[in-house]
Amino acid sequence: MSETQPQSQRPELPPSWNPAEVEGELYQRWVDRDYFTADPSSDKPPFSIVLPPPNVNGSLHMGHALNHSVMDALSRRRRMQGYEVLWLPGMDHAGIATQNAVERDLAGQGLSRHDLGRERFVERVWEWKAEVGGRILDQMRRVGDSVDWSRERFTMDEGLSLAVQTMFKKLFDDGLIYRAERIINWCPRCQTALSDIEVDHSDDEGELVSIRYGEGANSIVVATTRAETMLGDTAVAVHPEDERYRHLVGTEVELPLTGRRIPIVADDHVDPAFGTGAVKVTPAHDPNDFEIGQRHGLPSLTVLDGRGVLTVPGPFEGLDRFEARPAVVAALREQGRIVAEKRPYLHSVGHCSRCDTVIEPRLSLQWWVKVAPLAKAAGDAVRDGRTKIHPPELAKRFFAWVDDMHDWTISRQLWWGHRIPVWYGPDGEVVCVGPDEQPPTGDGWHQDEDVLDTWFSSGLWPFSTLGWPERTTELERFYPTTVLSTGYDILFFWVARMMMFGLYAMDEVQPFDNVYLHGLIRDANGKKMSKSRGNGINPLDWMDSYGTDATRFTLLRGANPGSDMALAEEWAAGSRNFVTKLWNATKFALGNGASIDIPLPARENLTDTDRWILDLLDRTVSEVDGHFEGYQFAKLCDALYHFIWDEYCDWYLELAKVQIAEGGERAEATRAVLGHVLDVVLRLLHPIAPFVTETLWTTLTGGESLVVAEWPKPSGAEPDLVAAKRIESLQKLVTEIRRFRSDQGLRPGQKVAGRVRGACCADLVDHVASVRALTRLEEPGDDYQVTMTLEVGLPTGAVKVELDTSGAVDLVAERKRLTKDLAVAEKELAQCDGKLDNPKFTDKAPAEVVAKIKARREAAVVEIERITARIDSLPTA
RNA sequence: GGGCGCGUAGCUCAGCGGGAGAGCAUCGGUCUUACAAACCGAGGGUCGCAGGUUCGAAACCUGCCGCGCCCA
Repeated sequence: MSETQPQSQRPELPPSWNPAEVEGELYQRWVDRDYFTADPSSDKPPFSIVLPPPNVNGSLHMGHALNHSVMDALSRRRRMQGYEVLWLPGMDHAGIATQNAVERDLAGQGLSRHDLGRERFVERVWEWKAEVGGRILDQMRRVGDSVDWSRERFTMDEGLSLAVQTMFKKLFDDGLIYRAERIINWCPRCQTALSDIEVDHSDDEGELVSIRYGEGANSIVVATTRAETMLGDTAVAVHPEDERYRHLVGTEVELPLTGRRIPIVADDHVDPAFGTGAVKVTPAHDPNDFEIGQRHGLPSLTVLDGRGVLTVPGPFEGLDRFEARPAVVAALREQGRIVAEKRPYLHSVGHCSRCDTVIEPRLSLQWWVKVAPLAKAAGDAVRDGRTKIHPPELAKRFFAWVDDMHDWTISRQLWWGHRIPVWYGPDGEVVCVGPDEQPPTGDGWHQDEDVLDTWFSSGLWPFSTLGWPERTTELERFYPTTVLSTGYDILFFWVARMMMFGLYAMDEVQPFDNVYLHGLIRDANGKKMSKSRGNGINPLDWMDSYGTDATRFTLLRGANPGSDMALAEEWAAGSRNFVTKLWNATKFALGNGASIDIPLPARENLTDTDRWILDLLDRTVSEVDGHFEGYQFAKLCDALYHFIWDEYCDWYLELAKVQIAEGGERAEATRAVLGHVLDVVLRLLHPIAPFVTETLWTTLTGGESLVVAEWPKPSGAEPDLVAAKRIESLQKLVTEIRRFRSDQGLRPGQKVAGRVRGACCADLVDHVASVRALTRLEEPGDDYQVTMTLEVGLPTGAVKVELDTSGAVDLVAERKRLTKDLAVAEKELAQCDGKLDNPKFTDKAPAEVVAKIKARREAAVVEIERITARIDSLPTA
């Protein structure tokens, strides 16, 4: 397997960690060695991960950086565990966004796509893609993504396009694709239909105008936020139970400004409490009105064109909808028909998710996917556990969406995308052409002008990228994929569509076994990062300033499943500090001869300290594994951070100095432990922070690469609880002495003569040297004079520490310190007594809880006695 | 309007029936030979409010207040 260089030939560690200088080189080395290339013929268990394909024109934002950190961490761990990992990279063609970008480009030269014509325009988009598209792929390299570049795909590739056509034909033949004239979301700027989820709703300030239709007793007042559409009204609707209007139902009123007479109809869906309880009905320009129109056989009158310009002959013809609105209101006001006006009036308005233009509901003929059966299958796959959603709470959201999903408009009035494979004949024939069929030719035959929604093709991604519709070995081996990771806001975009299509195309086999949903990235104030707010942080800036490892660690450390995370620069700086800490610790260990070449001595030949850190390491390995399995990235990072910084660096390294100073076998054993712990911990951290761990680990071990190193397992040793207790005592004793020193104003580095008494009674004989070293106690000389004695209660017993503080002791500080300790102990005693004096507690609480409280009480009593005695013995100032 | 989620230290969040925690920030002290991007020490919370269940509630139930998200 991997070759290991002898210690003498291993590279020296550079004096400091400069991520920017080495990350690119390290990454390229991994790629060159084909570590990330999947081998479908291997006999390893498969692990495959779906990259939600980013837009060809997109660039990396924090959400991507988080998601890619997640996917990479998962992939790297599995690779180390011996799985055959396939993480396949690629992009989608982003129909609307890309066409917009190229059209903007053309506009700069005074051209429109129509000047070029369809064919030339599409060529131009391909050129654009080659020149400026795909920036995000380079950025993925910066993140360190361990993707298989040899399998990169693009939704407009030949193979994936074939998959699209195959899927369309299959759905069409099964009656799941149909063509219908309905109200759709139309973007007057992008000039295309949009599906419901491509529309964002916001509460905007508008106006609510009440208009009187008709005259005298027969008149009726309607309230509207869209006065300009009244020109297309074909009815007024009221609720059937509404007493106010019952007499008018069935009559007609004259529609102002037009002279047309329109009926008053009764419809259940009218809300009698809204406005006047009467609504104007414009079937061609409002989805609800369209439905009312359908129910009552009303005509649909289109009065706005695709640009949102009024087309009704007369004074308003040619006015844009937003100019027409005040103009129509003014004309109505002149006739005395405006009964009330409310401005500003806050109401929900749909905007194009691509360009933010206000959506125009528009009656038009489009292709649709009948989603009910597909959506039901998607819901069932989650319901019966074939696909698990992490965290499970979010499954509710998925069901809510999938169980009440409207049909999906899939045609887009664009040129960039997969053209709808339907041909229309001279006599009204409609022929859907499959991938192996020839389209009909001859006079009068022509192909549908529209293309498919980009999500139609990205919905196929989990299997089209593996070669579907062919049954390739890749497909056999890597489908269903193991996990899809994405933000919960994208649940309905990728997840729902991939689920529907995957189950349908792959004989009811789900596209992924797991869906991990992370939270949204917010700024330090909890506001969502967005371009319009200008509060976005560019992950590449962080990678430049703090390194990729620190950036990844920051993101993953904040990733609690399903909940959002707030980010600020300090977070990244903190992670950078952590990486630096690890660097320095390794440097120290190596400088002291830490090595993996020294065999780890048998446990009985190790010290308490060694066994303690090895046991903690075992626990950390188990914790990290558990958290990986549960997608608990924040906890995983915390476990590693805590172990490395608080246990290994703050305690073990300091204690190791003492052991190394002993020399001989003790020093040699310590070097083995130092090296072993580092080796394991670097492996554990590698999926999170691949670059720095690779650098440190190859230096430490001379191994080929951590990418292909083995994932650690717990040693299986029984934890030494006695050693753990002694170390706990040691730590407490050290802290107490330091606290005293600090309270007495002694400098941390200042040596103080002193002795530890009673170590044997506290079972700490072997640890006195360490305590002395960590608290800077020096051997008493001839002039030794005990000026202060500390009594410290420890888990293993009590010890006395004598100190020569060479001078007056600050008695006020010492009294304060003891008084504080006394208060803590007294509070503890009171708490315990409170419980134990309650017979209900002693009767009903479990015996072990009662025993525990009793033990705590005893400890508190002893503590109080000791402290009280100390206070009493202090000379009064 | 319907649904979901969240209110715990100054900030960001863990904890989700038996001793209030972490990171960052704050305060005091230190260049103690891996690390001042560090070390040592310290302070800081009626766990949103009000009831209830329980021997025991930050946690479970109900109501209220505040915030956020999704859908209409």
